[in-house]
Amino acid sequence: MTGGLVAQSSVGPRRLTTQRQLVASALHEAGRTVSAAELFAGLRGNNPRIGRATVFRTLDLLVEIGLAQRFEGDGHVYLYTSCAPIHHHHLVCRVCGGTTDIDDAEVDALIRSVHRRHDFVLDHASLDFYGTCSSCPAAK
Amino acid sequence: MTGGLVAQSSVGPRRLTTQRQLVASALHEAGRTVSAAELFAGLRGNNPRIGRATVFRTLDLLVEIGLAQRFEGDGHVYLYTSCAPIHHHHLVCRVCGGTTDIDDAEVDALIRSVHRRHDFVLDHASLDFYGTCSSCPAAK
DNA sequence: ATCCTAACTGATACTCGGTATCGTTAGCCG
DNA sequence: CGGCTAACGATACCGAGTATCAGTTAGGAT
Ligand SMILES: [Mn+2]
Ligand SMILES: [Mn+2]
Ligand SMILES: [Zn+2]
Ligand SMILES: [Zn+2]
Repeated sequence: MTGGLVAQSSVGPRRLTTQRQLVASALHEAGRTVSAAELFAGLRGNNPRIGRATVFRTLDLLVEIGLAQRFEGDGHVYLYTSCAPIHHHHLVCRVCGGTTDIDDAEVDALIRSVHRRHDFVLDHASLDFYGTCSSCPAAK
Repeated sequence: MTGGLVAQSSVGPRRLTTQRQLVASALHEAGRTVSAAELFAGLRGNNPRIGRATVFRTLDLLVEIGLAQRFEGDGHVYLYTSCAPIHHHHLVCRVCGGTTDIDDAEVDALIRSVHRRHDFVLDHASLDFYGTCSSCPAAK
């Protein structure tokens, strides 16, 4: 699951370090959206020899290569979720942090409709939706 | 356009101060999404007697009562736009900051579809879309 | 018009998520 | 191995947003 870290990109070789494996697997095992601070705290508990900056850098890298996705959390914090590197959209629960993949077809229909009416190029990466999942009490 | 500041809420009376009028009208005249820092700088240029915190507080207030809407900017900064206090969604151009209102009908269709399939309550306030408008060069 | 009081303001200090720096470590290739 | 250099971690730093609090002012009451 972390094999995707070995990059085939043109910006230089990527190294599969133990820290990157730790961050990637911690994110994957979280099973929900988590902040960099959360991940850092959890990793420090097990292995005190990991740096804060490394967690931030690795999360950026994972997003860049498509193995994670970034969301905006409520307290103006970035949240991350482990993700397959194929393009799709999410429902993000604001209560429990859980994410659910959306069928691209219904979203793409909206994108095409909007594009037809407004001549506006949607940035697909940002088309994720926030709310409350069925197993969480309806907030508000 | 600033009359809405006089509140009828249960959290105490709201006062229509000169600072609030300044912020509200500056935001309205911007005609696009702007950050709190931008507004503050512009207001300071004309009237040095306005505080940074007041700009932030007033923007929060405007969002709270529905006269402005908050977005997430690229540099992890909040952007604001003056807005009619009726529920609707936006296209936000990441290049020029311009916003366009979307017909609610097409968005609501998606919301209903998602809710039918996933039993997920969408937070309507967050359903805004980012991209590049037709009068801006296609980024990337 | 004047008073009164609570809402509001602005200077300042602070919090904290994220980033830049830089000397050190370690992945990877030959 | 040995060497190159990506990547690491400690630390300092930045900047958006918030808390504090003494002083100010809007606006209702008299
Ligand atoms: Mn996913
Ligand atoms: Mn609008
Ligand atoms: Zn949930
Ligand atoms: Zn534009």
